[in-house]
Amino acid sequence: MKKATLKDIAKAAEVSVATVSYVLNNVANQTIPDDTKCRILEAAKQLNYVPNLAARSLVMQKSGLIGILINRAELEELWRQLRYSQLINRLERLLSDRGYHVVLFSLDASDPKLDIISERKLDGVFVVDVKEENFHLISSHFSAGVPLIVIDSIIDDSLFYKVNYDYKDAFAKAFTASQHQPNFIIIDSFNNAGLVNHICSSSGLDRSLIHVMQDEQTLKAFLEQNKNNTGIILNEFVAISAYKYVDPSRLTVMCTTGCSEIIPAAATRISFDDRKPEEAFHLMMRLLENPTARPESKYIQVKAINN
Amino acid sequence: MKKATLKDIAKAAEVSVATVSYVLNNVANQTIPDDTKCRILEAAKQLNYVPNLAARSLVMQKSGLIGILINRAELEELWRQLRYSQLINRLERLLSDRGYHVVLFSLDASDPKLDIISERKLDGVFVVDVKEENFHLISSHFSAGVPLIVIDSIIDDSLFYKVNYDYKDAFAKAFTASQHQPNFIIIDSFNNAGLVNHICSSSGLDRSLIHVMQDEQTLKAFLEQNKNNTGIILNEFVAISAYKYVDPSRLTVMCTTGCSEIIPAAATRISFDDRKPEEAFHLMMRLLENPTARPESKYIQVKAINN
DNA sequence: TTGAAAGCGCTAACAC
DNA sequence: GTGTTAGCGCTTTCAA
Repeated sequence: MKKATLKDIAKAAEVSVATVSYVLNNVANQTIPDDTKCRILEAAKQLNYVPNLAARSLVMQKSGLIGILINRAELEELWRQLRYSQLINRLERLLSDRGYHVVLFSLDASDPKLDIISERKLDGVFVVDVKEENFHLISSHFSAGVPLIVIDSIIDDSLFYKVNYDYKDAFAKAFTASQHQPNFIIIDSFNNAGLVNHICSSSGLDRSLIHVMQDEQTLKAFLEQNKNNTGIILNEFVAISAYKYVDPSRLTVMCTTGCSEIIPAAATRISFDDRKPEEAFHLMMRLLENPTARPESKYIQVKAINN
Repeated sequence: MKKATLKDIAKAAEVSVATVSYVLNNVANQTIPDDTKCRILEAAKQLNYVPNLAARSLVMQKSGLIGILINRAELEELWRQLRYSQLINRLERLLSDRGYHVVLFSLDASDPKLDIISERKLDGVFVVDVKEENFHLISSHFSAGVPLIVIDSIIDDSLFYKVNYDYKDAFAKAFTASQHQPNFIIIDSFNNAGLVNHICSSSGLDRSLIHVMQDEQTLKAFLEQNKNNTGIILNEFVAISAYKYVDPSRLTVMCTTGCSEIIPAAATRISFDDRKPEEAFHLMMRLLENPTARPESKYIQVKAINN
């Protein structure tokens, strides 16, 4: 049995396709008597009607599809995998509640298949933690007017809206939570170098007191240099690595991956509820519903909520 | 500037839309002289042509879209999050290399928005670890003929193709790798009860010697009951929890989440390379390319590769 | 209050 | 070899 179309319903309800379309879409300023309305709804149910979104997209010139562009890497750190999957999960939920469908695609710098943005007429795209040098790849595949929102990246390109933590605020909270004044910091190695710099400067500490996580060897060396100090460490998994070389009591962990349970009880911790997905989503909805009124700033700073 | 269409190219190259379509799609059995071919390709490049896949879908009656249906849960165990994200990553890569686009959507049993399958005319759908009672939700939204492949689930419904580990084989390997003959097993709590049963029976052990991970309390109790025994534990994260109550040397860990580095050095481990995504993908391609020749069995057992 | 019809961009059968 | 044309299923203007 073939899929029912508007035409089938029209025939069954003995009206025209136009009327069916009006009823099924609840078109305003079309007054349809309850009688016909019912007949149509009835027929639609009977025939198990499901709209064909490709056809709709074609005429509406918008797809109802939102893209999530993720980095593609063969081997990713655990924290990165977790962050991404949490982000994707939350965005997917928010978007689908609003009737959008989510297309997932990945950025492979060596073979960027970004045509999807224009081929599928994506209504908007979320991008996560992108290297500076890859931004032009994206922007070149971008049809003017499509909202592009970057999460976890700093980039000086006005095409992109940027959603990041308010790191100043987060550090202030972490410093307050710490027993002793922290005198070093260990942070995640984001792909986006601008973000790493931004985090560093937000901390207020000298760059020499900041370690960007690369591998266990260099982490170990850094910790040994700072044997007698206390510090702040961003992200649970980096903390786990650090605990091999340092006493938990000497570190305050900023839990940003939502799994503070994996770190030892002895460690001071401050858990953050990541509102970036929600903020990014709201921004997207604003841009989608009101394409003309662009927000003042291209940057959004999300306060990490201590919980 | 508006998006170029076939018509624009036709005008520019002074041919008809049909010819343009033939050239751009490399249609076989249409012999186009290199001359015109070049003119068309040239014009296409010039105008920055990108095909409109909605239009194509409409006429081809297939979307080029593959769905990945994931479970939606507010709070998910780490191992589950990681598994899903690894699976999604690998599927996405394989699919996009074949020119398919990936639509991500989630199953919320209380509000299943599965119309997407027929609305978007998905060419195929992957589903992961689904509760038995939710299968009918899915199958009812499924237009006959669309390949449905379930990973990590056992379900007695011939609509679905099933891809799972060959647990018998995996256990055999783990038993061999263990120092002492293991006399208990601790396994993940999959959503799909059928799978849990299948794993249990594949182990060859009595059900009383098998613990299905729920929470740390019951895990602890189980471990205390088996104080003097050695056992096998599925999945790194469950192992981490177990190590709070048991000596690492007494457990053999089957590393199925690809992060054996997080478990203590003292533990015996056997790492598995999960080929389920690849196998599921190949099955999907087979079904897509040859919709008539259905494989003999609805079940595929993937051997875990010890690495 | 309803319907006819144009057209979104593309493919493919068929005519020339 | 190349063009004409009929749709794919839907929205929406405009006329009745």
